[in-house]
Amino acid sequence: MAKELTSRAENYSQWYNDLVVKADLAESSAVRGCMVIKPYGYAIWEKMQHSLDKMFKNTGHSNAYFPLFIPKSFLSREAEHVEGFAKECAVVTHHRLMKNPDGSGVVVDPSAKLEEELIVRPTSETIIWNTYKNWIKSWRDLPLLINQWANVVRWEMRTRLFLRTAEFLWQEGHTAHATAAEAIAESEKMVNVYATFARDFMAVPVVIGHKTESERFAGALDTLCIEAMMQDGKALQAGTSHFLGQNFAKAFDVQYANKEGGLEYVWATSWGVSTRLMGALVMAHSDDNGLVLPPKLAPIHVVMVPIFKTDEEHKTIIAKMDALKIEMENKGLSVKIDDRDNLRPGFKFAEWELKGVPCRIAIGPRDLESGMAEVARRDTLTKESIPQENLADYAVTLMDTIQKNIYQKALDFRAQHTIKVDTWDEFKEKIEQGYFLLCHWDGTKETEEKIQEETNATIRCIPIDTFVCEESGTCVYSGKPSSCRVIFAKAY
RNA sequence: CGGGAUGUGGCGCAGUUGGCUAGCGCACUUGGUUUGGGACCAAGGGGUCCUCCGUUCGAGUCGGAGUAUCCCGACCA
Repeated sequence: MAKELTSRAENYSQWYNDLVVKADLAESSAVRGCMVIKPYGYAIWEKMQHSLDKMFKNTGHSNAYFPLFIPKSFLSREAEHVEGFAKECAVVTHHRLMKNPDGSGVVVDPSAKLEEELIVRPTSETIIWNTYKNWIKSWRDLPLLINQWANVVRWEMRTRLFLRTAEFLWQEGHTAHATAAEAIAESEKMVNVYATFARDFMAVPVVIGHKTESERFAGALDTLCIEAMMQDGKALQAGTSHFLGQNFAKAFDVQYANKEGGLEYVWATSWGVSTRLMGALVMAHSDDNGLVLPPKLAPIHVVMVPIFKTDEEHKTIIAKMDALKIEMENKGLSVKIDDRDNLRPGFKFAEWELKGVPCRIAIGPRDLESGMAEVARRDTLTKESIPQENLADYAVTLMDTIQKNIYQKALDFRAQHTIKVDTWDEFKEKIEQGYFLLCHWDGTKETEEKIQEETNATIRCIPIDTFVCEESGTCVYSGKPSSCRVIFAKAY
């Protein structure tokens, strides 16, 4: 089954879609561009949510919830913002259906037309800032640090499971601050939270950087992002953190009384990551046998497969596994015993590999004799014989080893696929092979557009810490002077 | 929204120049034998062939329109 993944897939995109479906993460729904997240996939998302949520709380944020519907007039208050989202909004125009007069099904009741149309939120800045207006009066109310877990709708032209669906799940943080410096610090803090999460939980190395003006969030003064490299060398924007200046405060008239008694507009940030992270997880680590999950996000850490011929053997092995399971669970592992009696061991091995379970333990008659167990690692596909009494401790350490190993693998891969390029010919050649290209850029929109037209590559970001980029040189396209390298890549 | 491909049991597919009761593999059900890397035998169940219109004695097959999905662009978290 797993082997079909690559043989039938003509390219990486199809391989990805196949993998998502076969590994039981998600599937297309009856609604165009939407997806059904299946229980196994959702379990991974929940793990992401819990880890992120903890990080948000640790940085002083609280959760709240705001409405799904946004009055059309709200969206138009901030000019750039509405322009950025206008083309992809779902609009509610009526609130009632009625029986079709001709007797066939139902139709929209024309008398139930809404006075003002409602927009299904593509992001919540407007409705949140309309609320903040009432929450913020004094400098004592600041900073206001709120996060919301929600679904949003963006009517995209083209969709792909997890990467770009019409409806997706995400979190969006919206904060208000007394000064620009505080807001900028907040947006930097949160992009670092995302980078830490990607590194420590997803085992995906990311580049932190600034977006160029043309890639900036609609309504932001600055957009920080994390960019991850997938196994085909393409980039995936995995999270963003925006410094919104006073744009929304002015549009929604959010002012506070400062210590001196004067009125000032507040400074804003917003930041978010979405179920797209699931896509990043799949594309960063998976191989032809299926998913490879980092232990920190795996719903199941250890799966145990019994091998037996007789009822008696079965009973003994399951008893042994039950005891092991309890021992491992006490050490914080999530353990599953696959006791299905209609499937052979080989089938189960393949199936759990497809689902990316980090560690598999098989115990059979041979092991009963010897007191050992066969332990297989998902990341390296290697097997080892381990004494049963050491299994629990071994599994605990193994989780750590695997987590580190797949991160290192991804990091090495990125290092091998990131190069400095200084000539246009080399740029055109390497960009087709799937690389992050560190290049000089003259800083103009025109050059950025021309390069995209000719090669389909975009500036993913102006990197901050990851690479040493501050050096003088000349633009790879125009030859004009430049003081810093940026990352060019093809992106999802 | 442009370009391309594809719609046939749950999944993956075949179906010839239009022809007779629409097939195959997987999955499913029952019984048996199996079980250390995707088992085997036997017997079963399951189809408005995407929709509508047309051509024809006869349409899964030909024509038209619609629709959905996927891929490639443009757009995007």
